[in-house]
Amino acid sequence: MIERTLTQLSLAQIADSGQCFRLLRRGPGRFRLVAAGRVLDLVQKGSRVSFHCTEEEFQTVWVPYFDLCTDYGAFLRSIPSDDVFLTRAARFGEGVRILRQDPWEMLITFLISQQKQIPAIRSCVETLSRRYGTPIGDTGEYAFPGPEALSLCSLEELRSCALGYRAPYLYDAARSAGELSQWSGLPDQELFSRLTALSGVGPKVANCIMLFGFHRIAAFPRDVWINRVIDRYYGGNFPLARYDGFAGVIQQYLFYYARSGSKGEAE
DNA sequence: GCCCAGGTGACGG
DNA sequence: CCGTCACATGGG
Repeated sequence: MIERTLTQLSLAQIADSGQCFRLLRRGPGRFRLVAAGRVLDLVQKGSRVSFHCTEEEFQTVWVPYFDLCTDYGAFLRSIPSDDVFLTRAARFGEGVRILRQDPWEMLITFLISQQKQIPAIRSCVETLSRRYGTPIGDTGEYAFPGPEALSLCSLEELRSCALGYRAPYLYDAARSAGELSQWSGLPDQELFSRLTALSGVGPKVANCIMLFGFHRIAAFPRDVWINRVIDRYYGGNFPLARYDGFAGVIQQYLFYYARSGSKGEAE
């Protein structure tokens, strides 16, 4: 077991941040994450975080996954104090980080996400994993199924996973997007056009895949929550240029704060 | 039982 | 190019 004192990291906030759907609360301060074909149990008390894994796994898998080498304090300090709303949002969600998740999993997850609430997305992701993923040791958890596994599913089979009209999007993705990880080297603009060329991937979903799956932290997904914030607090025009190169981090602060305002998820 | 959701694609103007 | 609309299901 590895213990670290970490700043700007809140598992509770990340679990509610709408970027990761397989980080689940298992009790006060206790979490379980399924990612990278592994299960990781975590406990957080204040800034003390314990990772239930070996030192080697911590260094090679979870340090990059949680983006622990990036100083999020620098992002927080970059916010001008004249932006009262964002200052408050960032302080409120200062434990949010941009996880380095798998591009394929993000493609499928955010194809599912359209016109669904976060608990419903979670439920679909679990169904797909339990039905088509492989079990992880004796943990009772299942890895997210790869493109090979999903390409074996018929359209009707996918439909039965509560995917609704999105089922054909997944069906096509399993056949056309197997080489997704080879897109890692493309510049943002090129990556964006490749993603939006996939059926069911529009600008919002593409930006989510870029931000959460390819760690392109300049990507700024505009969803209903962000648009609401921009309309209400920024007169319809958010000063993106101020955050050149890391607007995605700012987007997460805004999203998390806006959403917690109307749900009772403050912590 | 309604209502609507981390949007997108197809259509008409 | 821009406004509308259907789309399938599960949570709130």
